[in-house]
Parts: sequence; C-alpha cells; structure tokens
Amino acid sequence: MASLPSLAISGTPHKLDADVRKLSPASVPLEKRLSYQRSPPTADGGREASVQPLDAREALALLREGTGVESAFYVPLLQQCIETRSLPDAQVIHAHIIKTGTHEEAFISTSLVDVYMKCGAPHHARKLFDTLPQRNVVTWTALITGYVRNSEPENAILIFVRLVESGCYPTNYTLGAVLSACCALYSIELGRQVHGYMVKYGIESETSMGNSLCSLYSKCGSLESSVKAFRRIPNKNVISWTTIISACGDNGDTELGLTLFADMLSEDVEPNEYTLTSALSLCCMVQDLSLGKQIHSFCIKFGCESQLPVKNSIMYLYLKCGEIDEARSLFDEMDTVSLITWNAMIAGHAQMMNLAKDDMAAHHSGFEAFKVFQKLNRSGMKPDLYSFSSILTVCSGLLAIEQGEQIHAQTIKSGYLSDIVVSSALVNMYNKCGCIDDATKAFVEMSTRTLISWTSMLTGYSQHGRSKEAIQLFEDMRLVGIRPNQITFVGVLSACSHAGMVDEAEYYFNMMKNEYGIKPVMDHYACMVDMFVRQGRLEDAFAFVKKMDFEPNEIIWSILIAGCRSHGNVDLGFHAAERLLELKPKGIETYILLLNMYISAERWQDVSRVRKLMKDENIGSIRDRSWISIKDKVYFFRANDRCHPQSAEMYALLESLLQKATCLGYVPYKSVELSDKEDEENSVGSAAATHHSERLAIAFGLINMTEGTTIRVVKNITMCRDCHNSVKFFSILTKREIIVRDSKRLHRFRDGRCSCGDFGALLL
DNA sequence: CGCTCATAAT
Repeated sequence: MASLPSLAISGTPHKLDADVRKLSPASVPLEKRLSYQRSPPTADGGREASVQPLDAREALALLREGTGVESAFYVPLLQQCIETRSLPDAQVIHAHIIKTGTHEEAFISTSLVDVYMKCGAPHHARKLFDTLPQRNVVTWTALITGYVRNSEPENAILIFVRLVESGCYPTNYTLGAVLSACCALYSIELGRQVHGYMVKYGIESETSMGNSLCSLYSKCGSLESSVKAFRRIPNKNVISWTTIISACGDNGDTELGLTLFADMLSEDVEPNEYTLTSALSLCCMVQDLSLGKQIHSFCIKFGCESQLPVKNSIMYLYLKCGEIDEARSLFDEMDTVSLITWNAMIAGHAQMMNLAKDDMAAHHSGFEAFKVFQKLNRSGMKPDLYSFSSILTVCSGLLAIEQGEQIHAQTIKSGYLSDIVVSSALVNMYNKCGCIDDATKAFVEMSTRTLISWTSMLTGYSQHGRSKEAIQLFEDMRLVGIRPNQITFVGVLSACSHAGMVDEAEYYFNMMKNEYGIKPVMDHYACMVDMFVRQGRLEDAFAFVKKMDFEPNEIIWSILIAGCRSHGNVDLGFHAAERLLELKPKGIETYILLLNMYISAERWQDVSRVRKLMKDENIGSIRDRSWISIKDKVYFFRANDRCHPQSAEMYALLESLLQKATCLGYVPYKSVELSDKEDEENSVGSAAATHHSERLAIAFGLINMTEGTTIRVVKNITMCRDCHNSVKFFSILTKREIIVRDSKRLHRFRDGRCSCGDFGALLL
C-alpha cells in the first residue's frame, strides 16, 4: 500500500459551507431538469414536463449517429448510462457535451464524473476532473465517492488532501465518503483525523456522521471508540442503535450487544429488520435459543419475518443451537433462498461437525454439509468465499482429501482462491489430511499471508515432525514482521520438543514471555514437559512442572505418566497417577492410560480401583471408533467389529501381517480391552485375536484401495502404543503410507517410522 | 440539488 499523507487539520480556518445550493449553477431551469427525472411526474404533483420527454434510448441513438440533442437531455441520458453501466455511451455523451460547451456547467461535469465512476472507469473520471475549468465541492465529492466505490480508497484520501489544500470546504457528504475510504483502508488513524475535521466543522453531532464514526471505529477493531462515538450522538436513530449492536457482535462483545438491544427497546426505539438480524446473530454467538425465540417473535411483531435476511438469521439460529430439524424445515419452507442461506446451512453443519462429542454425529454433520454444498452447486448459484472456506473446513474434519482436491480446483476456476480465508482454509485442509507438500505449495502460492496462515503452516510442519522447517518458518515470519501469538508458540515449542531441541525450546519459551509479553498457558507447559519426557529427563520434567504458577492439569499429568511408563520409571509413574486420580479426571483417555499402566504392571487392585472411579464419576463406556473414506463412501469400524462382509478377509490379513511383523521384531504390548458392551455382543464366539478399530479400518483400506495409494484413517480416541507400533510394521510390510489422525495428533506412518517421532508420550 | 453518505444475516 502506498504511504498515505497525514491529514493536517491545522492551517486556514475552515468553515463548513452549509448552504451548498449557493455553489450550484442554475443555467438549466429547475423545472426542465425535473421533467427528466426517472420517476414519471405524478398527475397531482404539478410537475408537468415543459419539454416533451424523449425516450433516452432514442436520444442516445441520435447521439451515436452524430445528431445533436438538446442539452437538457443530458441529465436523463447520463442517468440511463448509469443504469446500463455503459462506458462507450458515456463517452459518446461526453463528446457531445464538449461540442456544445455544456461541460463548463459544474453540475453537468459533476454528473459526468459520477457516470464514469459508476461505469467502473475511475481513470476517465479523473482525466475529465483534471481538465475541468469549473469544479465545486460536489465535483470533488463525486470523485472521492467514486474512488471509494471503485476500491481505490488511497486515491480518495489523496484527493481529499488536495481538496483541503485548494481551500475548498468539505461537506458532510465529503467527510462521509472520506470516512468510507478510511474504513476500506482499516485505518483508524486516518479515521480519527477525519473525525477531527468533523468536530472542527461542527457536524460531529449530526446523526449520520456519528453513525459513520461508530461504524468506522468498529470496523477498525476498536469497540471502545465505537461505543464512545455512539454515546456522543445526541439524537440516536434506529441506524445508530443497529450500528452499535452489530459492532458489539463483530467485536465479540455479545453481552454488551444484548444489553444495548434491551436499552434500545426500553427507550422505545423501534427495531427494524437490520436491528433484529443483528440481535439474532448475537443470540447465535451465545447459542441462546430462548432469547433468540423472543427476538423471533419481535420479528413477527414488527412485520419483518418474511424478509429473506431475517429468515436466514432465524434458520441459522436454530441450526447453531442444535435444532437441526427445525432449521431444516425452515429451510425447506423458504421459496426463495440466497447464497447466504446456502452458506448458513453449510457453516452450521460444519460447526456442528467440530463441536460434536460423538464421532458418528460429527461425521453425519460433515456429510450433511457436503450434501448441501452439492445442492448449492446444482442450484445454479455460484459458491463464494464463505461457501468454500466452510466446506474446506469440513474436508479437513473428515480427512476427505478427494473432495478437498475437487474443491481446490473449483476455487481456482472461480477465482476465490485469491481470498485469504479460502487459501488459509486450503492450507489447513492439506495439513489436516496429512499432505504436507500440497499444504506447502498452497502456502507458497498465497498472494498475502496473515498470522493465521503462517501459524497454520507452522503447526502443519510441527505436526508432521518437520521441526527444522517449522522453526525456519517461524524466523521467516518474524522477519516479515508478523507478530506471533500464543498459538504460534505452541507450534514452535512442539516442534522443538519433537526434535529434542531443548536449548531452542527454552530460548523460544523465554522469547515468548519477554519479547512478546505472552503469558505461557497450559499448552506451552505441556510442550516443554513433553520435551523433557521424550528425552527421558523425567526429573527435569517434574522440576519444570513445579515452576508453573498453576496446578498441573489432566494433560500435564498424563504426559508425565505416559513418559514414566515409556522410560520404565514405574515408581514415579505410580506417584504421578495418585496425584492425577485426586483430580478426578474427566477424559476417558486419561482413564485408559491409567488402566494400561496398571495392566502392564499387573497391579490388578489398582485396575479395579480405576474402574470403580470411572463408574463413580460417570465416565461413559469406552467407545473406540475409526473410519475410512474410499471414493464417496465412508466405512465405520468398532473394536473387534465383525459386522462387515469382508471381516474374515480383514482379520486374516491382520493375522498374517502381525505374524510377519513378529519376525521383524514386533512385540505386542498388553493393553486395555476397548470393546464396549454393544461390541462384545457382536463379537461373541469370535477368535481370540482382538483388534482396535484403526487396525480394522487400515485392513479394509489395504484390501479395497489401489496398491500404493495412501491410507487415511480417522480415529475418535488416541491410538494405543500397541496399535501405533504395529502400524509402523504394516507400513514396511505393505510399502504403504498410512495416515491415522487420532484425537491428539496426526500419525504419518512410512517405512516403519511415524511422523509423531516414534514416541509414546501422546499415546495410550 | 448535480455527490444520495450511515445499519443486517453466512
């Protein structure tokens, strides 16, 4: 972006020329002009045309032939140009205007500037403007407004500076347009300066100006300034209220937003459809269905429930609050839908996928999102950046790489890949699907990179065990001047941990605290503890935990216990387990870890103690689920599942693989039986061999997928170390790349190694 | 009065 000038407010004392009419030439009689207005004169309005209105099309045809028309026709002709957005027509008219010398009349040339701008030709407008003998504040304003319209806010600002320098007085129209330019530039500094001009000209208290300021500050991310601007508006109208309420939503202060909505009602300001949709969106954010329903009834009361945006909001409210059937029937009842309707459906299902506790539910939601996306494509409407970013999130969640690739192609074709959110979602999708090279490619090809895209890529490298690249990326990011956040540092520290770079980890940990003033949270400590544990430095790990200024949580203890188990320090493990049990952990995986530890040590009393605690704490039964997607079908597996027709083949394959693996040195770990009751019924009379769900899914993939293709499996809980170890052998024996994404991380098995660093601290 | 400026849903 070109550097922008400062808008010095000092200098010649300006006074707002309140009466713009003085500047307006009246060479064409008012009544003549009126007769060419778009709306036909009404019978009772007394606006009889003094010149017989000539059809604008006919007039334009005459001009094209070179025949002149009366100069009074220029206004409707230009009006017609705006409607058709036809640049050539504008040029024809322009030529005639010059021929007749009419361009010296300021209002005609102002119209021409406006027409060029509305035809998307700012260059033509500017060229004309620069040669004008006469220009007034309206002409200047038309140019500024036009630049904003054509997404050239820098030029709008530069023209405003020239306007001020030329001694012209800006009007409220002018300052409103300049404020829009500041908004487009997200420049709160420029905005404040324009605010200064408004104060100076005494128009700050005008409602529309206050509203604009309120909106500007909100869009620039300062809710505080926005609220201040709002409070200073003496005569707040419904727009003022709507602006501040939606500002609260945009800036994440739902509580204040809802309070202000209540204030508005108690001050007897009647909300309109804009206000109500904003309020509904606040209810969505806090998932408050009962409040949402009240606002729904307001919509009916104020008669705007039939408006599409309102319908969209209400549908989205039900969807976000989990009332899928209600949302669905509202959707089906809609006779007209907009792209936003489709997008709301996709985004709603995508969110449900992410929040679903149950993996079956998650998958179902994701699948619904795909169905909606498909229907959108067939409806004749074109997906936009919102559709693409939502559906790419769904692909990430389901590891649906085939669909993801198709959508990638569609984003290129439609041009939406240039959008920062879409391209970030694409990087994320490839990372989550285990395609680090495609992610890198997508990242490199981005036109601009934000904190989110850098962090996403960095985390991708880190999760794939490519620590050097992750850290290199971090340094590049700092070099470009992007300020890392908390999440970025989680990526950096986990990369260090992965590669055993203890000194670097400590260096970055301190950098985070001292240079960036970011307070370390549990995740950061978890990375550090994980690192010491990986190194077998259990004492250092425990010492680090003692340094924390909060109590270790379930995650920290789990890492310590898993580490003790891996490094055979059973006593320390038992000690840590006692501390963990005092916390009454919530996560089912924590219990499996503890059970596994006690089972390996054959401490059966502790095993039954943990099982009892699980019952007391109402920890549900252990459900082990995996799924694999082949073509457009998804196949689910449970532990020891024998439901599938190919079961016999799958079990035989697993047996033979395990046998071969044993020859290569595979030793099974004893681990907890993961079948739940439902599964046990199904596996009555089954062979002795037990398999967790991911092994079944992998076997299914090996049988049904073309040789050499990558196998991608999603698992709902963390892999156990026995499965992890055996899959490493499978990758050698079958010469396949196998990707398992479990609830904690991504495992990419290749040639007997796993990208997680072959270390079990994050395994059960 | 030729710039028609300010608010919403994904």
